[in-house]
Amino acid sequence: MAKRKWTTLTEAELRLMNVLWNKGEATVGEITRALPSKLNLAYNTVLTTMRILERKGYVRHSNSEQGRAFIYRPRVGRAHATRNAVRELLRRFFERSHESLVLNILQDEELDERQRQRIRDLLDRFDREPQ
Amino acid sequence: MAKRKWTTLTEAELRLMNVLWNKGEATVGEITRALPSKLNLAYNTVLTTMRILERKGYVRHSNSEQGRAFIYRPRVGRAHATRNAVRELLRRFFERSHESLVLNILQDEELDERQRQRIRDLLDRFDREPQ
DNA sequence: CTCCAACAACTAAACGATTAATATATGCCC
DNA sequence: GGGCATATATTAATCGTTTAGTTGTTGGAG
Repeated sequence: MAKRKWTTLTEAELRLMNVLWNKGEATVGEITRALPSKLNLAYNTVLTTMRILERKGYVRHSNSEQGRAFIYRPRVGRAHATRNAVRELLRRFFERSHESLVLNILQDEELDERQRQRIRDLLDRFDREPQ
Repeated sequence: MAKRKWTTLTEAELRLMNVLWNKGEATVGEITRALPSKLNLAYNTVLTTMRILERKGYVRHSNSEQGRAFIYRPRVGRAHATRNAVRELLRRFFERSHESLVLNILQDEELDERQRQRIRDLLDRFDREPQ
């Protein structure tokens, strides 16, 4: 009942998705080896998380010919996942107001004058090339 | 080891913090009654979550005089919590680039021309009144 | 002073995320 | 085809979140 359809990616899940988005497709072994070695995750750890991602609809696997291992592919693009995350943030903290979020970003004291200028340029460019 | 200092607010925690931010201070009972009645959370549920929030450093309680119940107060402001959430999103999905996030917001197809204009106005206003 | 209602402390169950050990299957080299 | 390396399946331990029951404490009404 009232189960979220999207289910935002967790930290560990996002790590695996990044590998998959970069590679386009990969086996569990390939993903495991592609992860930062400082994490040192076991093959089975990655496998379990891949199954969770599959249950959540983020990836699918094909019982590949010419090899024993399953091949996993993203079912949701990075842009789509990103947009979901932004929408989630908007819902939680900004009452869905994009403007409030932009204002917050501009007010962040870690944002210096040069970065603000770049954002302004970005807006101008977007004006000139409407989507 | 390597314990997060900030620890982003969860959904249930944020609900309680919103009440506290609005009221300035409150007892557990007051918070419980202030929550949307459709949630119908038990007093003990709220109490437990308040203790977690205290452990995380988001609230503190004072052993109040003139009353039996503890009085809880925010130790972290809404703006601060919001900024942490935005930074977390930036780290996860935008490699800490504010510009990328702004671009993403502008490209969101749910954002119409009027809303874009409002964001532009916001930027202009921010230019005229530098922080 | 007694007792009830409100409160706090403790405990824990249900659940998901994260991690991994163990067990089983299978392709391939020789 | 026997056995090693690699894969997948099963299982579960650990932890945090969310929810709430039970028990003990206390302040105030009468």
